[in-house]
Amino acid sequence: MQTPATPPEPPQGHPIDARRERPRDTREAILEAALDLFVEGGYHGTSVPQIAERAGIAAGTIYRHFEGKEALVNTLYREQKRAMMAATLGGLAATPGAPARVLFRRLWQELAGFARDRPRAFAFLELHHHASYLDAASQALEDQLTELGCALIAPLQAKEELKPVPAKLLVSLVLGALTGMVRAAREGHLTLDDATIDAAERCCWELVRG
Amino acid sequence: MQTPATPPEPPQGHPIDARRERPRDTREAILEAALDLFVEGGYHGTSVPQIAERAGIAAGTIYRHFEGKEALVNTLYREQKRAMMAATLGGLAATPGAPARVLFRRLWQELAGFARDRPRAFAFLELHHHASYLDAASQALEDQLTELGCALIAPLQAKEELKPVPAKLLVSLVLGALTGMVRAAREGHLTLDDATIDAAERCCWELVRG
Amino acid sequence: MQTPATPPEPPQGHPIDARRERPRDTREAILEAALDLFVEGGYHGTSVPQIAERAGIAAGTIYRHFEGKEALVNTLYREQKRAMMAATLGGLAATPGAPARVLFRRLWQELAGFARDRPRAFAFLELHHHASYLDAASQALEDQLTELGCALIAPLQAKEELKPVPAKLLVSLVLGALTGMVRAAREGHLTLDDATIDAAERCCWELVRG
Amino acid sequence: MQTPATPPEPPQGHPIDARRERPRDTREAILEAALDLFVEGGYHGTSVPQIAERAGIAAGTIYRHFEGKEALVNTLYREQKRAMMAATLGGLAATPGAPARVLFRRLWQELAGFARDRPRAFAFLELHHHASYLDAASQALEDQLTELGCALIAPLQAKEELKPVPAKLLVSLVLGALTGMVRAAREGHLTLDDATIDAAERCCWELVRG
DNA sequence: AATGAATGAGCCTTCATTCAT
DNA sequence: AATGAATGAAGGCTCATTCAT
Repeated sequence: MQTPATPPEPPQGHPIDARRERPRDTREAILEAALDLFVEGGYHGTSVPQIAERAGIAAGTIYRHFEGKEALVNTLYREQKRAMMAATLGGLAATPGAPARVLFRRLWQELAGFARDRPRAFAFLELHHHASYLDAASQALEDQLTELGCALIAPLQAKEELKPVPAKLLVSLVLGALTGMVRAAREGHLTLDDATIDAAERCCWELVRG
Repeated sequence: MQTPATPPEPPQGHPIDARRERPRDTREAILEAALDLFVEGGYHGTSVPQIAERAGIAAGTIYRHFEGKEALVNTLYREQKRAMMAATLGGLAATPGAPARVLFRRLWQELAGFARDRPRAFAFLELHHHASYLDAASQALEDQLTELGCALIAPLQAKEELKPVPAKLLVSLVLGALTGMVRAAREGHLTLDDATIDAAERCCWELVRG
Repeated sequence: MQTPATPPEPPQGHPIDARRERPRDTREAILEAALDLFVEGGYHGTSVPQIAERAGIAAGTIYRHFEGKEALVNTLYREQKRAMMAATLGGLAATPGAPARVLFRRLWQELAGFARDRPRAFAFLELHHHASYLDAASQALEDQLTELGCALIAPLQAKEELKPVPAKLLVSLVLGALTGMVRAAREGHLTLDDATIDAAERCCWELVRG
Repeated sequence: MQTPATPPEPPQGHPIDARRERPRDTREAILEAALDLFVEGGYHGTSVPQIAERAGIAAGTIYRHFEGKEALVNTLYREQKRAMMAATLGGLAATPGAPARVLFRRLWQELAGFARDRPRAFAFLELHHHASYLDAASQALEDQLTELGCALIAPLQAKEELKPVPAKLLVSLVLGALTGMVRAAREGHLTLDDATIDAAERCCWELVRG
């Protein structure tokens, strides 16, 4: 029933053509290693040499691909954030003008699917939310998901399909609930399977329904 | 309508007797400064000299009060976690055997009140959840809130006052929603006033009601 | 056969009269603790707080009795050096104009006795020989033993009772041999009993005899 | 008459091929500087930045070549100890089954020659004997010289070529005498020339001869 | 492009010393 | 005299970054 629109990590897809294979791989390996380590130890708790070691390259090499550590997190942040937004929007685009119930379900499924399939990406985005080392470009993406939610909600509230509370509050509650579920799964208290995701979705629908 | 059982930070309560005022104040100043800075920059992003400067003391002084930086975060974590638990339990103790609706409201109000009155404490606990530098004693406190929630839920589910989904899922969703609201307030998207807390509470009651 | 002119450590002898007991005891306790610790860890490897702790007093108290750490080592050095010189000279004074064989034996017994009875003092003096933190007054005492030896030797060489090699060489060899024996005992390779001291004395007599 | 089997310090021997010259030189420069400074100020009295400055490198660089300060002393200790043992054994290997007189002379000459040619190495080994920061591997080498001496002595005592006193005592006395001579030379009381070494050797032969 | 030795600023911590009590 | 909290200068070590190869 799930639509695993988001492929499991790492989606790097071995290039069939070996053209410029090394550079691409190196860059990817760095981002991959950084994702792991930033999730485990945070930005300040992860050193560039550590990233290099995990990526299987020399420390200096990182500076051929990124201007520095800060540029690296920002690149990672933007890539992952865009991936999450793409997954979400992909789900929505398929159903313009659908009723709230359907829209909500779709959104929930997409986001939960993303969290299940790319848990490190989800954790990374959550952990680095509003961090001081994110630059302007990254910050511009920060609340995009909330804003998307708000934009979707307004017309549905007008139609009384959703509760008449401030849109931002509704979105915060729902995204917060989703995050709570994912975190519980990450810590081993839940399994993020279809049954759980579905049950959670039904609960949260009650939260928002008009 | 709110019961601000939790006093605004810092609740240090000037000692009536000025005897040995310095040591207590110094320790408190360190914890205070550390709370601020750990919330702003995280554990690894905050240096001991920074904490000392903010506390208005010399760097070496911190080591007269704490064994090291790690002992400092752990002390802070435990103190704040206990304060939050105390606030929560205090609210519950007043109403043994109350119906789910009342219990839920109480719990929500207490937690939201704590988050509103001591935003840094709430943010600190959220940020340092399951961090690698927390020791065994701190980790023992980590999921106490979730466990408390689960313990409360089971009997109420049996009475069909709450939805028949796994207790841990229900708790994760609700605590997640609360956290989402608080975070949105922290980022300026909402104001954490009584009206907002109340509206959110009514929404989330729908989430859990049977 | 041994003349234990030097009492075993610590010779502090609980004073029967309690007159000014504390100050004297405190000073003595500091010197005692410092002797232990300097032998174990060296000057730079021993901290003032460590000394205070071992002496059972507060760190600040040390500065009421000594100007600083350096003054403390120097005081200790001079006291112990004088004690060793006193023991040595005491032995010699009893026999003016004795034959070389007797003189040598006396000297050896006294020094070995001192090393056996006050091993920490001997080790301390050996370890801190010509150290950079010893001041002029201490350095003035440094080679006093060697000089004493040289002064004794010259007339005996003239009488052909001792080997006609440079006095300083002879003294260095003998004192070095003694030190070698004591060190071996300290490390558990020997026992510094009368038999060993005696046997060593006879060997070293051959070294010096004319 | 002396066999300067041990080359004067530093024996690093400019590499004929300049390939990768830097790393080797850096490591050597660190060891060289550390040898100097440890002899002058002891282990705890010498700081890593001091070593770096004397070696003409940045402080951080030391950690690319050694795990830490302790690893550095241990490496130094082992290298120098092995060098001394090699010099000693080299002298002995040339004369299997020689009479005691010859063996003794050879041993003495080799050790005195080492002390004369590499005074800092000799002083370093003497100063760091049985220090608490030496690890198990270093400690295993500590008493090797004494043990070698004991092994040589036993058969010669059986043939009554040496005095019938405990082997360890005899060795301690002789090595101690040698050390005494070297120390006197270091302090300017003697010159460590062939005449002095020879005279001392003849004296000490009397000490050991049967 | 990649390497990895080198750098030097900065981090956590300890220490000798001072001083109000 | 004694205390012990406070200080701030180092100390050992790590890290982001550079650059010659």
